[in-house]
Amino acid sequence: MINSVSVNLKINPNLCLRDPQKTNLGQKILQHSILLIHEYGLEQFTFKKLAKRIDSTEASIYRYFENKHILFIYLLNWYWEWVRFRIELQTLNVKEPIQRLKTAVRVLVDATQRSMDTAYIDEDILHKIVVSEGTKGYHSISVDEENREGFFLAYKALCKVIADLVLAINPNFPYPRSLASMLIETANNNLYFSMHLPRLTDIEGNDPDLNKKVGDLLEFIVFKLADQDGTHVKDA
Amino acid sequence: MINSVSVNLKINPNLCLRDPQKTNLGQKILQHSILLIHEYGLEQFTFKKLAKRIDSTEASIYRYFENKHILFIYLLNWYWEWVRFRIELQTLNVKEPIQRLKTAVRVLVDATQRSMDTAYIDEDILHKIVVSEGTKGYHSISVDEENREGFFLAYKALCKVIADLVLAINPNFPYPRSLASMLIETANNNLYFSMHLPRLTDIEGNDPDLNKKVGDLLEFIVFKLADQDGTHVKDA
DNA sequence: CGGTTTATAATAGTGATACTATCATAACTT
DNA sequence: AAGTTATGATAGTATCACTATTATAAACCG
Repeated sequence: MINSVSVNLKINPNLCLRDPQKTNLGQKILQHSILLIHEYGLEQFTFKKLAKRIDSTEASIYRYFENKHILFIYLLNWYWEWVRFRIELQTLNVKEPIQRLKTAVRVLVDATQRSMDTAYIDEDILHKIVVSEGTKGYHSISVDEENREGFFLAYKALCKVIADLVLAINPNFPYPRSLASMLIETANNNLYFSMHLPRLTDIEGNDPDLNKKVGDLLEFIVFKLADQDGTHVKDA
Repeated sequence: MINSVSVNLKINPNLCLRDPQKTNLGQKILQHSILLIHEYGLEQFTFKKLAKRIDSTEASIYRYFENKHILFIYLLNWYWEWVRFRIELQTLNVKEPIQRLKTAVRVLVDATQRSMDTAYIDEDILHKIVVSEGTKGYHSISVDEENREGFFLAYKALCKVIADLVLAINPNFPYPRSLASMLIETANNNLYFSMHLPRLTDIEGNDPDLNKKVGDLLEFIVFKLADQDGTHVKDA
């Protein structure tokens, strides 16, 4: 069994002025920006606070990232690439399309399975900030421009992987991409709602199996929608 | 046929320091905050710009709303109440549960049907800012506190209305609230994605029938998931 | 090894933002 | 007519988002 693989995720180089994965300061920026965004929320998180936390200066951080919005999109890309990597890793030896899709859906809600060797990224906390604030990355007045620069390629690639898994079990499914993005967003929303706005979901926030329950929900959705004849329900 | 009804929507009074619907300045704040958020985006929108636009002062606006985040939540509440009002109005004389749910789902994507007499609210633009930035209202570090103050009651009420319509066609459906919130979010996301991140949806952004197409998607989702025997597909 | 890029730190500064406070005046109330 | 309340005018503060400059330390190169 593979526990951990040392692979650096490729992030769109336009997202940073200098590659943060390659230097000590850069890694500290990534590591502590995740922790501080989790701690303060994206709005209250500032480069000044980050500089103070890592014993550096605002000016030094600005040499890596244009501003906090771009840094945040960088983190989102890291997350999307990481999810896609894990889906591909875990479906590698699975032949059965239904089982492949099930595996993918489980990866969407579970950030606990360590599969990478990046000591400076806490995937669990990163997952939490994606759940709580992820949508802010692509809901901005500058989406179109940022999209042109390829800032959301990783999201689209992840979406395509899931859409293709759906098409593998039902080539005639009319909405593969909408279903894929809906699964991703629904995973995050139900995790978030269960913790903060419980009347917007049927998942219980204090359930120790929270992630599994949201996974069950996603499985229910994807197979009820995409399955041609409903045989999936019977198999384990 | 009812074209327009004069009803003031009830918004949680904790959201404002002074009721903006009751005064001329308040109405101008509501009217032009919608236009300016649409124009600049929520991040770039400031009370200073708003004050300048309506020929008033920052201090005066602060007498109505604590800050722009609360003002934004006020607008979201207005939107949610307005959608719920329209669902209830339009399903009033519809008996058939399947038809009732279809009607509700159509309301979620269509802001063009004028049904209220509030000259100072441009529902169409309000709908656009909800689609582009709505999630920011409830994704913040202070959700829990704001939730305790009832800032999201209107969203929950809307969610309940839809969940109940789902239960009316299938009392055994296991995820009524998750489905309801998913429909609302999926409506907004697919409208947004089709315009800005087209690879995340199957809906074409330049389609003149964009809203109808997203409505079709929602109908497909809700009936495939909730319907017990699949009879819905045959009827018009 | 010495010299030269290159990265970081230290510091300062600018304009905008998000407020808060005070006072004057206009408008509505009784 | 007097008193209450809403608004306008103005000023001020702390923080934010960024830019610029110079000094120093580290890495890299012939």
